[in-house]
Amino acid sequence: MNHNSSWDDLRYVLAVAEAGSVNAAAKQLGVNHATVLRRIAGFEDRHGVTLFERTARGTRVSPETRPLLEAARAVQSAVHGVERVLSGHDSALRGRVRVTSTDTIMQYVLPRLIGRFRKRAPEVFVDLVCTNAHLDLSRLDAEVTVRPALGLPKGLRGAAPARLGFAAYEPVGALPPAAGWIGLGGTLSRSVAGQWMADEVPPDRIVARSDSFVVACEMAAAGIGRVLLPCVVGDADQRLVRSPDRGTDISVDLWVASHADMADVPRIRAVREALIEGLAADRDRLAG
Amino acid sequence: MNHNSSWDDLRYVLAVAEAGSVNAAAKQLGVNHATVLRRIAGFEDRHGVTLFERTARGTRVSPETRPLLEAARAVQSAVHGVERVLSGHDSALRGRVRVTSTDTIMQYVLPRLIGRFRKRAPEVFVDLVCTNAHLDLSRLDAEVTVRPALGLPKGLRGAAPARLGFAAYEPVGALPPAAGWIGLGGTLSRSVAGQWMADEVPPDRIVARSDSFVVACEMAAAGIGRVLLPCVVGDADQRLVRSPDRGTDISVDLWVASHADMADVPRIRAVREALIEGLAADRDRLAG
DNA sequence: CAACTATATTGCGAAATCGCAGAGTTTTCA
DNA sequence: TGAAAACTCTGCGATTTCGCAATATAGTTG
Repeated sequence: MNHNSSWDDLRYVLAVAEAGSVNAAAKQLGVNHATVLRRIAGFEDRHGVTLFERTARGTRVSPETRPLLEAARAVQSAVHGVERVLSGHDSALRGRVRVTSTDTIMQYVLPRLIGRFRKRAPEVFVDLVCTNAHLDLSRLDAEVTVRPALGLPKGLRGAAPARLGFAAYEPVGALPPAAGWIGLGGTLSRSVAGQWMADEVPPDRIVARSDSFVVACEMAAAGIGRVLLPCVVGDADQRLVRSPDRGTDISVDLWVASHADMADVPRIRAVREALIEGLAADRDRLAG
Repeated sequence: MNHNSSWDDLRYVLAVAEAGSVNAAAKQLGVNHATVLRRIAGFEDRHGVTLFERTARGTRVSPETRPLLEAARAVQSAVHGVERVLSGHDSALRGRVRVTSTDTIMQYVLPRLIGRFRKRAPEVFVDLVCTNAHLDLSRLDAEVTVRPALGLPKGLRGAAPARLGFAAYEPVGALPPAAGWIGLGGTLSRSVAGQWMADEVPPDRIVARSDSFVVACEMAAAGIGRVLLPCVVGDADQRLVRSPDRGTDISVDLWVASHADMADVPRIRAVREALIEGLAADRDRLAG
């Protein structure tokens, strides 16, 4: 099973590959060369592979071993990271992490989560990048993205710890019976909420439009009309109530993701996990 | 020293941290709980740290241990990469790597190096992105960058395996004694070569201008005038010879770098190292 | 308060590992 | 061509480590 996985064997494999011979590797590792030989043989036996071509003038890596060596070097580099942490020169949770999200989430959800995270990792500088522009997750100009989406594109790693729920809202008090709707423009028109608007609300009922839920909320509060909002936005505004006759059950998965290549950089992983954990805790409020 | 560094100890540390107790970790690891206890104690002794707060209701990680755990998780993830390679499901040298460079280097230097690399790692798709726009290395829209620069900004990892040399060139045969120079425009005017032009060539001697060495080379070959070119460009063009009276010794370090966060992703590392190795082999040709 | 669960610690026999020395083989150099 | 220098491999004794079991302590829960 997994129990025979000995991380230490990788050290020996790497040493032999870099030193070019078992003897040199043994000297470099400070152990007897017989030990190196046995551990290499054990590793090869356990995994059923042949790593090296043993010649009398040294040990050469066979070509198909190269990917394994590269993966092992990644382990070595990560171990160096651990050693830096142990030596105190580096903290592994220090540096800048850019988080990108929509204006709505960034204004109503993230600040509290980031604040909570920074108490645990005060040396991580979180840089919020607000971009409503692209709805797809794949183009990243940040290390972590928080976005509503239908799925997780490959090449990214993350989770959808909550769903973002929507509801129709209108100003408190009497709204004229013939009051119209505030439409969703820009990239919001291609979102799930925009799709619902296109399906349910005739175009001639739309009396205004905004490409931002935050602005649309203000417009509704000013009495312009009804509006479809994320529940976190609408519920937080005392001037709005849910439209009684409009029971909607729209919701979208809210994804937290980062590049697969950088997903396990400690500080990036820490931010991502903290956001996932925080969103899961806010699950009910987000779903509405 | 480094000899007692046992990568396996990290497995035990991680298991205890995740399982929440020594017993659970021992069960998960398939070993006796005394072994876990001894290895944790040994790790703490060797490194002079206290990882866990031992309470009677479990083992809690002390707050200052969190960075170490995150670094250890990065090791775990890298080991998973090794296991994927061993299982044959993944090759660790597969995927896309974007390489960005200037038009000159991309045309005269990189193709051969990339071709040689792809024979060793045929599953790595190298995507060349030609951008003369930014001379500084720090803004990356690619995984690997190859650029002349004065130094390596922090946050990047790489090396300068060669220097890019420049020389003055003129068309073969008679050039009118009063022939002018082809100037360097655009971003090239702020490069080292552009600086030399500004210092050595009076503005009134400049009869034409280009923001690309490749185009400037063609202009010189067409008889328009002298031009300062990278030696790899000028020497490759049979229609040009070095200007005899213009002995220049301009050169700039040629850096190959990638984001520190992604520097040890196997396929990215492989591309970077291959380029560094290839440029070092071409050192003389590049220096001129 | 008692039962349960958790950790810390230690002694001892078994098992795995290591270091040492020596054998066998190929390359290199004089 | 022959000796020296590498290297890979393999027994054997010594050392280390591990598993097991037992003991003591403390917090949690019914």
